Amino acid sequence: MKYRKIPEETVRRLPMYLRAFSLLRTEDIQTISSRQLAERLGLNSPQIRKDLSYFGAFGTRGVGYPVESSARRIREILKLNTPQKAALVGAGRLGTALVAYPGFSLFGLEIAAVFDNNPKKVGRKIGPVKIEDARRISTLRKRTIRLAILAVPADAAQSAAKTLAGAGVKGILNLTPCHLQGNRRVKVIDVDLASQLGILPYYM
Amino acid sequence: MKYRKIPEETVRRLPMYLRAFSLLRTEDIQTISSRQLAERLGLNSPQIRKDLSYFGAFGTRGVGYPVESSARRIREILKLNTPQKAALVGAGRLGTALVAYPGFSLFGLEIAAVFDNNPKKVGRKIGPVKIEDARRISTLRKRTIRLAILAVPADAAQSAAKTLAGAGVKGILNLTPCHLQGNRRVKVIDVDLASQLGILPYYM
DNA sequence: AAGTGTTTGTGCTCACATTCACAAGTAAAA
DNA sequence: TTTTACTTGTGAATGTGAGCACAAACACTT
Repeated sequence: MKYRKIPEETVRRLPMYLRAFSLLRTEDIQTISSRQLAERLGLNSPQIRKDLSYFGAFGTRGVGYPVESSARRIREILKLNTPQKAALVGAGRLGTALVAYPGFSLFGLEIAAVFDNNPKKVGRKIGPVKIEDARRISTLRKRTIRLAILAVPADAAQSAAKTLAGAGVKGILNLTPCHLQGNRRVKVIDVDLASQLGILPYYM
Repeated sequence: MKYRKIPEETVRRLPMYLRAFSLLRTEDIQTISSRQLAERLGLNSPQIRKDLSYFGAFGTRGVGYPVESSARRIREILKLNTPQKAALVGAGRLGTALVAYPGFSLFGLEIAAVFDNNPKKVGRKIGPVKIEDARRISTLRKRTIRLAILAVPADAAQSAAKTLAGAGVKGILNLTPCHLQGNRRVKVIDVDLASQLGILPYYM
């Protein structure tokens, strides 16, 4: 396929594919067809083929996709082949839960720093990670941490985001229900759990 | 506007609009233009106008959208005008955090039941809610609880989803990284936090 | 009454995403 | 070697959503 801009939706699905391939490897399956994969993931098989083809040929015709090397290639595409460290800002209930969340490790993601501006929390440990004062966010640049999870109260979101951007953070997973203004250099992904739940009654 | 099917993306944005209008009311602002609203939310103003127009005329030309009545109408559209009860399945760290999450109340959403299959957890309380045995999920029908948040380990997700569907649940917020098969009558919204974080390095 | 400022509601166009349909390629059997 | 049965990769078609531009409508001034 000649070069085309990669659709954002395709990128959003890549972690799904990576997880599936990783899981298949633990099941000792060497090869899988787009049809079988589609069934597992609840997608259409042409979509999977098209998504993967944006990054060049993954599979072999007549056979399917090689599980191990496909996983490796997606990891490279997503820059997850080397472990990525992330900072958590906001050591509330949700944030605390995320530090212990086991799902990140599959992607080589690790929460390596936690910040909060409550002096009572600073110094405590969540699992192996010590809570630091929020003023120390600026040290992220030196520590080569370029990702952050924002889990602070709504009224602190905008200023925390600005601080993160100033500290060289390149990507923020925003769990607050606020639109973070500014920072064109920072990729923000918004996840608003309350809104998501709020959509459901519409479909009843 | 003559009748057209309402885009799914529009429905997904409605909770955002509802939150914005609710917030504006606390700021004693009676009226807001699509342009101002767009700026707050980080959207384009025609998009807001089009979204709202799918449900009939909301605003007045030359003036803008009336904050209070718009909030009320969106609440009706989303069926959030009467309080909605939701069940949480899985009283792990993430689930526990959600019970106390203050963001739901703005939408009239309340976690009114918590289930877990760990006998050590059953009977304990999370805030005001007592953890029940997962076998009691079937009582949800009688209790008129039609929404659920699924926050169980991946290997328990599929069977829990089936149980929920059997208990008359109509909507599931799926926090597990699994595709839930079957149940065409149940609307499922998937939120995979690890995947979302995993996308970010791609954009660095 | 007429004019000026705004702002909504919407047809239209364009961009993006999904799905189809099939040629090209592979493997294994005949 | 030929045939058969699969499966990928992809141009083209279809479907869906976003954004523009402007008429219609309102408020306020002159």
